[in-house]
Amino acid sequence: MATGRTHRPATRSRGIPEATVARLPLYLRALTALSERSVPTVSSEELAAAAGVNSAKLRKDFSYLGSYGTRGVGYDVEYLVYQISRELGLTQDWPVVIVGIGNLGAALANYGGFASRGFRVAALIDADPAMAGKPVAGMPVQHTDELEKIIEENGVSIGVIATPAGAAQQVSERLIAAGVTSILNFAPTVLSVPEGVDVRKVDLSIELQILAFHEQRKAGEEAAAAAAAGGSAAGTGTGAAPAAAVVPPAGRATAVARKGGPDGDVPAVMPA
Amino acid sequence: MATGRTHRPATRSRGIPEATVARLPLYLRALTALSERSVPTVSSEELAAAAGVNSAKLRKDFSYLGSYGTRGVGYDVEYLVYQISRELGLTQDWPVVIVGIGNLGAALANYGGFASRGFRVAALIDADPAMAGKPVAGMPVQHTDELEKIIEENGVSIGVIATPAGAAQQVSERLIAAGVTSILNFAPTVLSVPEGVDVRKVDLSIELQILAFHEQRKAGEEAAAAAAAGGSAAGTGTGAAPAAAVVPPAGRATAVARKGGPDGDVPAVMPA
DNA sequence: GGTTGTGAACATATTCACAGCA
DNA sequence: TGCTGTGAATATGTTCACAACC
Repeated sequence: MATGRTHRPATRSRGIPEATVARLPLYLRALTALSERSVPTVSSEELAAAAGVNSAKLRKDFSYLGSYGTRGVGYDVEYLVYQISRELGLTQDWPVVIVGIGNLGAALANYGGFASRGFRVAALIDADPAMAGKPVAGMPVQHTDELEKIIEENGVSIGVIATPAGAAQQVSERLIAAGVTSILNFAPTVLSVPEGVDVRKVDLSIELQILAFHEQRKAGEEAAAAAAAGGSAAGTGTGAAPAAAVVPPAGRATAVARKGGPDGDVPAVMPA
Repeated sequence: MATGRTHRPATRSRGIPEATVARLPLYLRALTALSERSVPTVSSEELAAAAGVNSAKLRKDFSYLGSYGTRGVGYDVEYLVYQISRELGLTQDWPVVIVGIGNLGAALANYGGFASRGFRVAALIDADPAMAGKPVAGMPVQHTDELEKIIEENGVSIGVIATPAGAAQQVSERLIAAGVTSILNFAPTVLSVPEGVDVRKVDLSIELQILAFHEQRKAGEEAAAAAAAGGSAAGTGTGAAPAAAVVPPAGRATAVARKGGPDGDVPAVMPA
């Protein structure tokens, strides 16, 4: 999960745990699907399966919102949809701006999941004058010069940054100065923001690196298992990364010396 | 944090905590930047600031890898880069395939951060025959029919799914059947996969919903603060969501009844 | 003096297991 | 009987604070 929050450390207001908040959208999606199929009620077991969590966790999560279920029966789908939407603030209309209209920004602009959840794309903004006026997702791209005006006129409090890494900090400062207090950052940089501003980070490269870590483990475990099965059962208990010796068990990922050269880690997405 | 792991519950092999693994890429990025500026050593305090975490956490994280620092001095940048890369498995070459070449898939294909970290895009795959052969990021898109062949020939173990939600489960099954054991899923669906397969999920809409939750809190807190300052200081301790009464303090996010209509939550990204 | 590495204290999150209610 | 709601137990994660060392 490409995730990371800045600020908002100890002061959790009405005491809904952060981990629970992060799962509410998941439940909401599963419930919306049930609602479309006109399913009237659902048990914690069924809903948990649909959301990909276990049922005890789901019940605990819901218990923080209140007692919205019926013992022996389950939860009323429509009612829960409403309660979770309200808790998440999705009964309001949230105008957002997307800054940086490269491939990624365009993908975000076209993403249907935004509009359906109370988020309205108020403007697409890019620094490239050649982009200005071009329609993306049925909406003209506007130039960065207009940023402050757009934010103030639309009362935007949520900004999405999809610019290259080099531009992100400056963009965030302009967004914040104009009134934005929540930022979703796709640029691979740590943004430094004042107290009171929330930043969430989505980092594609980090997610892959975490997968690679587990892949490597799997390869090692396979090798260990093969070794334990094939040879004497010695040393199974050490838990240390098994030597890369033995035959490559499933042979994936060829070892290669890491080229230590420059890198920069900037997404080649687009100028913004 | 767009994050979510499936499988791999209790069995954490050599005992590097999951939370630590998730931060290693962050440290690595900060270290790479230092390395490019030819900075020889760095203290936990400095590195922590660059990575956006606190220094105690960073030291604890590093302590799981081993004792790579020097008391009174700090950490050798190059050495740490190597150690973390190795731990994450980035000294290997990981071929990946991207399935679903819409805006998002194209953005991923163009993303420079992949190549620079040992990830190599082995193929771009799309279900639309009209896409076949078209170059994206300097590489021809291949048709889904080729999926199994591509994966086997290249020894691909990591797949990226950037298709619409409806196609994702089926794509994941084909990937897994062909030998993929780690999936990065951008489609807004819960994938069900067999034991032993890792799935990480990046969900744009979920991240925004989490931000909206905190935004709503902020508005409430401002209202409460205003009320406490203006009127009598009654009821500050309740912590309950303050009534939406009083004047809108910073006035953002107009209240609007949620239209309960169908939704589907499918990204309009592209057919794949 | 300065900084790491880490046990101990604390905080958060998950899971268990069952009482309580429809 | 069946399922929720929740205390208690456990597991994981973070922070403190300081001894060990350069």
